[in-house]
Amino acid sequence: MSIDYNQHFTDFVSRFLNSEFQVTIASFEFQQTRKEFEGDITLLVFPLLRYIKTNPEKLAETIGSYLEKNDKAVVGYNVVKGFLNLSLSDAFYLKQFQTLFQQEDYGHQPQTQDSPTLMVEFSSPNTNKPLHLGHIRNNILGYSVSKILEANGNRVVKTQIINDRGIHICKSMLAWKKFGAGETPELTGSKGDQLVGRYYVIFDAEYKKEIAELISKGSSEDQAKQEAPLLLEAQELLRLWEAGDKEVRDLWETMNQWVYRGFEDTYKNLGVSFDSYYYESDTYLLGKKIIDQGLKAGVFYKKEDGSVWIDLTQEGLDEKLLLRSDGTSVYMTQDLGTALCRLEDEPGLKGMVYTVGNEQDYHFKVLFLILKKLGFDWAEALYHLSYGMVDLPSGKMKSREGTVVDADELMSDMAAQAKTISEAVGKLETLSETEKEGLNHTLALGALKYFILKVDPKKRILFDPEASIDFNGNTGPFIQYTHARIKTLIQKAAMEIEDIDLNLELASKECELIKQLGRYPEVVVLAGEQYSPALIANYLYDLVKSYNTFYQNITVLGSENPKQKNFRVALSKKVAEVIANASGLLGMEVPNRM
RNA sequence: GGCCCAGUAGUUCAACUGGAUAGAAUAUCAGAUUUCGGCUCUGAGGGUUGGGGGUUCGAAUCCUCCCUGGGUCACCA
Repeated sequence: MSIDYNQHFTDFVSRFLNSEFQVTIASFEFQQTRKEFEGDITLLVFPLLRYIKTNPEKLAETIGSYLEKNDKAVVGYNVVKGFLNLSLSDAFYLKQFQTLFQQEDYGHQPQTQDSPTLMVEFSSPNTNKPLHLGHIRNNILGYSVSKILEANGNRVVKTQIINDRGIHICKSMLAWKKFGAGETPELTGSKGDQLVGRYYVIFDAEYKKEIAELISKGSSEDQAKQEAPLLLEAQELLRLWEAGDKEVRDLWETMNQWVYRGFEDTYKNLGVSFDSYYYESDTYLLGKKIIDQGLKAGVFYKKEDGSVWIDLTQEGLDEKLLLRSDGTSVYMTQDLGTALCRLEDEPGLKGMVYTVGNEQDYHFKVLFLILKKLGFDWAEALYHLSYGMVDLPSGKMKSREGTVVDADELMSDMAAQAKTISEAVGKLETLSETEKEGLNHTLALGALKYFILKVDPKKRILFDPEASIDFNGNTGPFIQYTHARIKTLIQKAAMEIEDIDLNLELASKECELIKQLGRYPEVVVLAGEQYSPALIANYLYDLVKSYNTFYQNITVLGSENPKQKNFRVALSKKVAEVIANASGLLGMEVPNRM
């Protein structure tokens, strides 16, 4: 439970308006009173004027005086234009804090028998190249949203669909066969995904050479691109793969396994995990059943050449192909099939979140629309978690030209930077080498994750690896640092948490503190000392807000230097808990010391 | 060209989805403080919210027309 002033006052005000004006209004707009005004929370009166014909000040006055007289929680009020500012009693806040303090695992709704199952798809890589910065954004977003959904009492299945088939992997395979001299991850000591990725680059380089040669012999550019022997060979490999040729399938299987092992290392490093995997080699033929279904229902139609389409022009979209004239399926068909397949695998499935870049906005619009038209009720609960590209100052990332920021490389660079910084601070002499290394990794990832999560997913990020990531200000390490500080503070206070008696009589100063709960209705962080840890409250609060769709029920409170020692420890303890909690939802670890 | 997304202090981002004088961090500047964890604290300057018009008690937010950047319009995935 958060500080639920909303519920309390909604009941009160709604009952009053009902008896006074005979109107039924179920929800009101409350917000924290701005600092420059007297009061704790503010009721917006303007929206009520639609139901009650009067002037706003008069109505505010009426409600205010009623509340002051009849609600013990309200000790005073004032009216500014259509804003009714209410001052709340110390007792109200104290009671709220006591509930809050006693609650373990604050901000989490427990899972129950009836918890809906949701699937969150993220990462979804190709198997011909290692993960890059774009995947990092994808993974961090997807994982965090999974955690948040879980915290809201859902059962969440984290999944991905791996694009393990197609011309791209055939190119890597071909290059490995032709130019590889039998290299394996074991022999070279490199990660499998990196190794396979290198061959993809080699293919491209050799392919370009062939194109240049053909052009010099008089071919047109288009012609050269289509007729280069390497490409023809790769296409032949794909045909053999589809025909189930044993040798090709074996090589494909082997190289994909290399890649998967490499990916797992990267995921582990990033701190993400999955509950299930879907492979395109299994699903690319799915979706044909749905075609029949759609044809029968009259949602799809067949053209003379045998291709199947859906007409979405009524909805302002285009006509969309679903089945080629040769009867093979396209991307959309696969996605339809995969969606149904997942429904079979998770019978209680109530919805899905697809974490996919915004270049596919249109695709998902169409996909969801088709599923709705086919009459699936769960299609209402599909969500495309769309995110913008991650750009470099030098321009776009292009994997074939090697202008990508490799995920593994980035993480180790960041850890190296964390090392430089923490060594400069020089507070870690007592830690062992492995502890230090772990800490640097935690800091590096905290910086990276927070840096990416703090910007609106829709917006594109300009990532400057030169300037890299700041460890000061509104950053992950700053939050981690605050957590560590509070932890040592509690230690120094040398008081057993169990001894804290919250029924103590609080001085007015302490009550004043708890009042700040009203400022941050959904997140409570408290911290003592003369620094300004209330900032952290704001940071987390704002961040969590931006993921509002998925998030409820975390609360932060800021404070300054309370006098009563055990109260301070209680506050501090709760702060640390909440920071750890909220950070966890962002997939960010918080160390106990640093 | 049609459709979609973005444009907010020098910079990186907010703004509770239509609410009060658009806020934080960082950078800059001024003062104070200085073994107790980023040195800390206090303060200042910094904005025509890309531009114009509209809607209403009230607009960064909604509608409209422009401008800029990006994406997307494949029998690719």
